[in-house]
Amino acid sequence: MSHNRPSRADAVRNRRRILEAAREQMGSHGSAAGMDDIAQAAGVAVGTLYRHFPTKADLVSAVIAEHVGEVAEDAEASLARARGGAPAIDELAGFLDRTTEAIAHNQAVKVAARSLGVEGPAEQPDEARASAAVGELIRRGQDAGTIRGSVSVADIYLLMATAPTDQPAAVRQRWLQLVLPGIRTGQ
Amino acid sequence: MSHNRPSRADAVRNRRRILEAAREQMGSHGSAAGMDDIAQAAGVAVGTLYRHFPTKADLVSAVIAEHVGEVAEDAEASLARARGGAPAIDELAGFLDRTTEAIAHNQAVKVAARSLGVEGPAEQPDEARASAAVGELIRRGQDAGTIRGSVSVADIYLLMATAPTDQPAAVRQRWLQLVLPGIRTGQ
Amino acid sequence: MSHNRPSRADAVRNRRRILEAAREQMGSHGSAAGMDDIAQAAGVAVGTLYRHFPTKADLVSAVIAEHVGEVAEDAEASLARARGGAPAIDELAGFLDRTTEAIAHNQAVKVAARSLGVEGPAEQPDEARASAAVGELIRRGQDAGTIRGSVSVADIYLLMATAPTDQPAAVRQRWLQLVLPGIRTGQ
Amino acid sequence: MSHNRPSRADAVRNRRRILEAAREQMGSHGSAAGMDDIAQAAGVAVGTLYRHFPTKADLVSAVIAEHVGEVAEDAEASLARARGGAPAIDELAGFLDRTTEAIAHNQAVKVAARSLGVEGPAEQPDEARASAAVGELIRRGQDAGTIRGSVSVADIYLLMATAPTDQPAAVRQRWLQLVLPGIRTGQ
DNA sequence: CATGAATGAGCGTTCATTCAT
DNA sequence: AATGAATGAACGCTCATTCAT
Repeated sequence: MSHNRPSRADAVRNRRRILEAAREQMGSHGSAAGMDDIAQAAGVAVGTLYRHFPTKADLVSAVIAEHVGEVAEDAEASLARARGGAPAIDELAGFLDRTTEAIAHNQAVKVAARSLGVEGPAEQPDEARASAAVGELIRRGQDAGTIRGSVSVADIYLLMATAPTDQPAAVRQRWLQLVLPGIRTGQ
Repeated sequence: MSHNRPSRADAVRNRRRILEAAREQMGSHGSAAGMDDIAQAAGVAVGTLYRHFPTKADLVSAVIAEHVGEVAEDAEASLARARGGAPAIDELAGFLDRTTEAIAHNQAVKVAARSLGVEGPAEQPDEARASAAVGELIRRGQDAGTIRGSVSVADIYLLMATAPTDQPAAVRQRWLQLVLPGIRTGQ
Repeated sequence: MSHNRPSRADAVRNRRRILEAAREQMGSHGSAAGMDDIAQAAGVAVGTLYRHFPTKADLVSAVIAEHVGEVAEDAEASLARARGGAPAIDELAGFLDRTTEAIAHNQAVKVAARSLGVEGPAEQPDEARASAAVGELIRRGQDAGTIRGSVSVADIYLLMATAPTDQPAAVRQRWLQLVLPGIRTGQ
Repeated sequence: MSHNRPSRADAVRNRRRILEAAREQMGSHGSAAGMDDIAQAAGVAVGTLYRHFPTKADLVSAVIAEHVGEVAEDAEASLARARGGAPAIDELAGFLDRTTEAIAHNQAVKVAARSLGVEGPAEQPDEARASAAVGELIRRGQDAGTIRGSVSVADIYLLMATAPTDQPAAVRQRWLQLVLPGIRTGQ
């Protein structure tokens, strides 16, 4: 009796394949991606998709949740570097830059980013992780005098949600330059 | 023959009614507004709608164009005040504020705002007007030393396109505060 | 300007074809008949079907309404004969017999028959006609002493709704014999 | 090997639980009850359900069979009372009344009642029991002169199958009054 | 023998677009 | 030029049944 249940391995793999396919399809068509198309891309029948995600909304939520997880990881890595001595403002800017770029390459992440900070208090563990990391990053920058005292976690989420992710890279970079002065102190 | 064939005037009036209806419907439902619904709201048949706008995309473009006209007017009014002595940076900020609020109350304007500066050089006269006015506003602020030298018309369009217009008023205001330091000089 | 609108003739014919097809399909499969199948049987696309009947329930209602119309006509013809001197009880029995047979050959009529007397007061004109005719038939029989005083229109509807219409003809006839003593006087 | 292979007893118990769940589910939702729902209510997996009943039709039949058993018991109890001196016609009417009421409270019984007398000769032992009891009840009433000579067991089944069981209690009672004269003698 | 994941045809419905009148 | 009926692909979702474990 070393494992929970028999035959669950396949189901788990299918779930993964569905999520992967959903990420891919939603990456290109946003949440307009069709359930049948996602199922086909995943190599399963629609019924299987619906067994794993009873509703399209559920599938979208799951895809979002995954991306939020990745955002959280990036935030934590940034924080780790800041703790290690890197300037917090640089880490925060880098985090914003990377997240923005990620969204630019995957429509689904955008929806994910837009969902941050919207729900009630920390409904998702991953969001809580991201918030904690970003929060400490901000505090560190404020302590070092490089981040404005008025800046909050919600502000960062707001910027992530409004990044011009469907514009060319040059535009995205310019946007970042335009927006950073609102975060950092000086000049 | 006694029966009236629709005059050019009728056609023109129909075009107007359709655009009005489209603005209204898209104002509330975004571009998800149905063609039939728009036609009905305009008091014409779908066929008539399609005669004036062969494709839904065409109708959306037309609605956008109209809003661009309004943006141009606001920009020109702001410029007029600046010419009259008002601080250019204040006028620019006010312009951004008002445009953002307008978008918040009308989904269609958002699409309009996002289309600015995207096309080839000045395809639309109204966009040219807006660009001219905003451009002079910026120059005046730069001359007065209140607007950063790096700021361009495209930057303003970029901010307009990325404003968090589906968020509550408080969030929209906070966003403006967050973004203004990237435009104005000092602190 | 001799007619209301142009091109309406085709639409009317389509409506008829759809109703006919619906009667046929529902005749064999009851209200489980699929919308696509009905459309195909009618020689139109689904969209056309939905233009005429926005909901499956609407189509079913329309089919029912038609059958109720036929029931009303039979009832009125029976009444006419009774007025002309035929024994009311015989006419009532014949009416029940014919209606029952009609149902036996068309599942849809059954649903129709079951809907009689269920709704609020005379929602449908045809039902009102049927009720009036059956009512007078009963009264005449009661006056002639051949129909029990306790019998009401609702009783007739109840019998129509409970006839064993999915049974062979012999069974249906036996059922009628079984049920008639509750209506007629004597023995 | 130490792990238990399911005994015959387990299989029997599963069959019972499935039937119980099916009765319950079909009682409320008729034969529209879903196989998955029934399985879940029974605490088994669908596969198990299908092992016991290879087809939904088989399960429905089994549920029906059970209810036939109950009908048989009621019929036999009625007969016992008639043998003990109670008027056969009253017992027959009571039997009809009770059966009808049972159907009204359980959709599944209806299908059961409708299946009576339809199959080949006495396919089910329970149906044979019911038929024997009802048959003797009728004969006793006929001997006593209270039940019409033409009445047969099939007639009783026919009435049971056609009772207005989805109507309010008052309607069901009226129907019984309407139908009894066809069974009993005298006015 | 039990499990429950997988299948896939089918359902009712929507909507941008076409075209006969 | 206007009408509005017709088209049909597409959508999200259900459910009886099969089959690998």
